Amino acid sequence: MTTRLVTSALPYANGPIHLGHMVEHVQTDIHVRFLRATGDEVTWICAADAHGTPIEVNAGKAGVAPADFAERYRAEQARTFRAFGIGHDTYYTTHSPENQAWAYRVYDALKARGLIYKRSVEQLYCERDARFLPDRFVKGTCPKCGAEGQYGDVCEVCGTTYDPRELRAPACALCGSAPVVRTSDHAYVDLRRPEVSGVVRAWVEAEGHLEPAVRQQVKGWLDDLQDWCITRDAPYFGFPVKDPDFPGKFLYVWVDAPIGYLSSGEHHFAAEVEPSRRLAPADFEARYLAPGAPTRLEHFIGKDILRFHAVFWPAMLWAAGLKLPDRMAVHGHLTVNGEKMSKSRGTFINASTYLEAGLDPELLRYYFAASLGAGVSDLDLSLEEFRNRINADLANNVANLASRVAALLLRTPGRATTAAPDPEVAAAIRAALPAARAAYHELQYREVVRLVSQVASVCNRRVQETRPWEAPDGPAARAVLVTIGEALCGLALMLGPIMPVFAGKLAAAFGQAAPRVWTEALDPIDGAGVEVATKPPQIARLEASQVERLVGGGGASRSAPRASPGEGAARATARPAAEPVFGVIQYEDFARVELRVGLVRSAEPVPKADKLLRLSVDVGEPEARTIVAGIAQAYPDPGALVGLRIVVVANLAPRPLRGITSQGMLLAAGEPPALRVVTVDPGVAPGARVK
RNA sequence: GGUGAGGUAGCUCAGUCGGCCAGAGCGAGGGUCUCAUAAUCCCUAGGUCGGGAGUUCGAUUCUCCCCCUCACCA
Repeated sequence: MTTRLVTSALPYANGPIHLGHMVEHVQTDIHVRFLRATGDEVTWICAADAHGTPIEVNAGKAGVAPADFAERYRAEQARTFRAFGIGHDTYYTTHSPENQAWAYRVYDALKARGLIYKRSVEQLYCERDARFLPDRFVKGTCPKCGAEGQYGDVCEVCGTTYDPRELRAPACALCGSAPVVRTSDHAYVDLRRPEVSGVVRAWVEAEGHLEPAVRQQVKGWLDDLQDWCITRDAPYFGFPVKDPDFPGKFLYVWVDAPIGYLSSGEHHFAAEVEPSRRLAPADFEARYLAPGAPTRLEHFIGKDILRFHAVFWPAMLWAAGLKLPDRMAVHGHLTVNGEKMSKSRGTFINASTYLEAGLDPELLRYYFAASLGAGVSDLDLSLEEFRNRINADLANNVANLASRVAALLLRTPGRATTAAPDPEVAAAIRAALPAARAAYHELQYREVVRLVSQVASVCNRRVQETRPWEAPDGPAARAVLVTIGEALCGLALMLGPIMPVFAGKLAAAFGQAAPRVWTEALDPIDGAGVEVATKPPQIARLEASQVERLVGGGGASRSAPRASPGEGAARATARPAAEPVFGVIQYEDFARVELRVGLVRSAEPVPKADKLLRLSVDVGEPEARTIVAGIAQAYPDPGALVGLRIVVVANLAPRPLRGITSQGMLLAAGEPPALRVVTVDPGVAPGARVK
């Protein structure tokens, strides 16, 4: 049993969670769930990154205090994560008294070691806004190619990077006035001092901390270390520097953001866990953070913030007298259909959009897992690939296997056992479990998913070869079915970290109610047999139209290009989203939906579908429309619907359901079975437009 | 421009410390069973392993040069 403190990068409290964030948190969540399944004691720390210029500026625009602005997004982010089954143990904030104390402690430690020095810096300053302008708050003409409207750090047209002072015709992005150059004294950390660089280099080069490819990258940086500026000028949302050498300065957000890992952990153990497990800050530090503490510290981050975590962070920890991380897992970025997520292309997908599309979060978790290896390569969400994987791997292979085996086992009720397990199935699952364990430890989720498919394929093949449906009660059939049932419980164990809900139901369906501890010695074919307790969980095949709802939205996505500039290199721990107000649509978006009153002429169940009703609805057209709706459970007597005036989405693309083409959709409220269709007053004629 | 990582079947990837016919899954084409969500199972597709040169008996795997992609940096 190993005790671990695991972290994910802190999302910037400047916008909602998008699918890019989700990759990292799914990756971490799987890691944590797997380790817990094997018996480890894991605490997963996360928080919202609340400081920095963008939040300060955007809060000002919104007319609220920065802390309130950040808190609003923090709460929303936490809700979103929960909806995806992301189980952080805490989702605190960097704008906390604990974090302030920790930040000062780290600053003081750096100071005490003589690592902080003063340097005068020239920067652009806006006299109207009375502030220094971070790179992303300056716009001007690229000095190289002449492109206009470029930010102060990089030209997006020709790719040149430069100093904001080189920009031609610079203008403040906030007020448009021309900035001036001013100097200001800032605190720098001397990273080139051998005692610091030596510690960092040793940490980087040690085995196990970084992937080899990542290590190479970081070693390149170490050969040319730049000192690090850790202060910012007012106005700023952050912790004021107490050092009299730097009056009026604030700590740069990137100083206190990773420190948020420590302070959020401290807060968690001091205030959030059950009383018997509470730890005073000193005990938390001794148990988890002190050098030699019997705990592993593991960070999950995106490759964009590697420098902060692999160079600056170890230096900070070392200076503060704390242990250095035991592992830094670095993942790539998410692309959508092969391209960077882009708002203008409609491929920027917020997590809430995924939920609103009616897609099961576990499907996305599975897809991410199927795409994730240990390396930093980018991960593409191809909508077609997503649909293929779900349909082929989950619906057709695994879920259908469970379904067919359960159906055959149910021919004879009660617990089924066999004295002669099918050797091929037994060998497959017995080999797969330890291989999956190893793959999980190496963060090779791709491999885990591959192993699951492989075992399920062997099972399906054995069913095909042994034809148990011909004599389902015979010993030969039982042997195959029972072995596969046990193998499915093993697969549930393998899939558990990735799809906890599905896996739980799968194991339960075959009679394994309590989750097993995934020990090395665990034998899935242990002769305990299986008992089909419930119908195995189903995975509905995805239609193209369902996944396409993720992108493009309802067209008209030509909103203002950017509501708020980011802070250049000051970007927060995880890439900030900077979505203005999600979920708000324009009138044109609404107007695209044609709602009409429909009179229900007839209603009848759809054969072999326990959720569907087939309605014939008069919407004022020459012929009544056929509409298939998933409301059967709410209306056991379909006849009750006849004569009702309901609301129909009249311009929805027709879609086949169970072989019947549904020519529209009806509106209903609530969740089945307490669901009711939306009706209107009998005084309104069929076909009337609902506006 | 510098540094780092990559470029293997339509797609996503595995692999070779140099050597029997370079693999898997998905997709595609053909066939099949009927227990199961028109799911399963079987067969097939043949990719100059980015381009060129070199080392070698032999390179996709080693060396050099070039091209392209991505990231970070100046």
